[in-house]
Amino acid sequence: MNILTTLEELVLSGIDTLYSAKADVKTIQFQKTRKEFEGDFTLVVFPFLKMSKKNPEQTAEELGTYLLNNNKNIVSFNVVKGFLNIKLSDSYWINELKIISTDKLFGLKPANSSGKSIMVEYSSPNTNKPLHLGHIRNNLLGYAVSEILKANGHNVIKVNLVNDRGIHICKSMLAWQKWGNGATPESTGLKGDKLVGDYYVKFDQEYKKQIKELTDKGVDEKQAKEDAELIQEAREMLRQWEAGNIEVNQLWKTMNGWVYDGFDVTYKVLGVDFDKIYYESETYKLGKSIVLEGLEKGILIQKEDGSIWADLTADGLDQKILLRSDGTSVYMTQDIGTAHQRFSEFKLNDLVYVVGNEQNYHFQVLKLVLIKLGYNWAEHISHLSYGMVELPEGKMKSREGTVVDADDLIADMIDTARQTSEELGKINDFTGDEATKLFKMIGLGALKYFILKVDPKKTMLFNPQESIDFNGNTGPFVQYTHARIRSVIRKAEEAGIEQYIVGEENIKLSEKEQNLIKLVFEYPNIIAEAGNNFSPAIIANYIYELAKEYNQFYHDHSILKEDNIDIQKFRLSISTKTADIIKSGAALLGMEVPEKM
RNA sequence: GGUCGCAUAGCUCAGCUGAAUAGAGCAUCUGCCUUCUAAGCAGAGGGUCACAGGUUUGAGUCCUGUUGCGAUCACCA
Repeated sequence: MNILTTLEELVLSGIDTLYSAKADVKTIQFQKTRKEFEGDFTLVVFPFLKMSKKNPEQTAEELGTYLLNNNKNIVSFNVVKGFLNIKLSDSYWINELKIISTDKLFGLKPANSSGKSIMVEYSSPNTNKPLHLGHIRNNLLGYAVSEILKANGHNVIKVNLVNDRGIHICKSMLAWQKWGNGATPESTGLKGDKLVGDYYVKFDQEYKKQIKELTDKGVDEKQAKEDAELIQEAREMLRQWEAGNIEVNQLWKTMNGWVYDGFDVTYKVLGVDFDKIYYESETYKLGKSIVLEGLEKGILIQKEDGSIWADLTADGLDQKILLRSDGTSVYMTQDIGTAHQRFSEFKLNDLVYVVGNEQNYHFQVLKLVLIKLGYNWAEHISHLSYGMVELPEGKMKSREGTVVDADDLIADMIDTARQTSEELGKINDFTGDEATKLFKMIGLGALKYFILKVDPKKTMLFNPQESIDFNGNTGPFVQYTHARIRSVIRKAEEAGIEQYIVGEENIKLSEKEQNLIKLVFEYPNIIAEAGNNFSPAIIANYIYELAKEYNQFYHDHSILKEDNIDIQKFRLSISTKTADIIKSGAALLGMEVPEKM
């Protein structure tokens, strides 16, 4: 049984014995003992004063004595004001370490052990332009959250809903037709998504010119935006697409194909993947029948022009259109349909949408409408709403050319990793392939950690001028610590030193050793907490703390040169475990860690 | 205007269900490589936790209000 559970039960029985009172488990608060005091766990005794009818110190003293007498793992306690600090024996911790020492999956729940299936939708790009830094945050979050949910024993289905249809892609298509001269990724050497994105920009430039021509003639701006020939043509193209025009469809397929080839490259470098890819062109008509059914049941309302709405004013929201007067769908309609389809097709317990916080309202409405329509599963929809990535001058604007391109950023990171590694002379004995692999690992590690260490829901700032750090609270720091440990372990193996185990229960642990071993045992809780909160940041901050703690231990103690063989084996063992956890935690963030760096 | 979110060191960020003197990193300054990887370790300075009330034995954390910033409220997605 978990030591904290044991202690909790002991506190309950202690209160019963000492004060003839029944305490609620929820009032028992064990927390980590602060560094400045001696102890492993601290019980806050204030909640029990009413039962003991004594002052905090006395109550803590009595409870401490009770605990000490009733659990052999407790070696001592001390009382500071209303805080009871409890210290467990070194041998307890060492024994615990032994138990997990050969368990490579320590902290992770067995695959599918929870019996729950959770679908995570993420990425969901538009196909008219390349991915940028904002998409990177989405992709890294979606992937990491999926991995964390798996580590919590859930069956996870990662899906991507590609927005492959609509006016935006028609703009690129039209511009390509007009000004492309048959350009292809092959003929230009451009990545497919970049090529298509260039024509999207071209469209916007030409469109603006037309608007200006009109406004110069005295047309007001709003009207000019409507009247401009290009936008008319783009809309006509969308109509033809919907009508199934063969030529338009052919072009659409071709250009989307280029984009997918480009995306695949970016996804592969980022290391994200999907179990299923949905395309809006195949799902955009879903949901219509559900809406009509809702109308029949009187849950939804129809206006005079025939449009169908959900009236959410009673819930403090507005009215929301679900079917236009011409009977066509809006985005919300599709989401209603796809959610329904997914829950029935995959027997989902939960459905998580990784989508930016600009769509908070959308998901609030989606859930509410589904609940009103009577779907019980709607309660199990959640929106992992993440904050925007901003630049020092504010939001990224594609029109102002301030977007940070995903591929460029990744390439920069890898290049910085190369430069830094060369300067530090770290790769002198690496083969070319090994070095290339390492640069990629470090560059991406820096980027991923930088993004994921921030609480998802918060807006984060990225300053392109100050490239992402490689020192301090960073991915490379964590990677370095892993490499450092592995290096010691390799040397131990070469020297034929046994890692495990027997006999070292009686050694005395130093403060650094105690701190490290305690931190190691927090890993399972960290995974659970990260899963409950959909927060990779919790994992990131933990593995940083662990790496930092290890480096202190490493600095103060020698391992291979330690004379006492029991101490040496213990240190080797705790080192191995630390490396395992760093590797495991990093993997949950989609980060790889090197054996050498 | 309505709704929602955010505000912690010069900068970037931690701070889980309230609890001890609010923590890291970067930047600045100072030490530590003939010793298992110095992408490391140690130390110094740096805070009215936006502001004002309230609840509580106890508030950065909960409630109310104010200010500032952001998002959103389309027959857009």
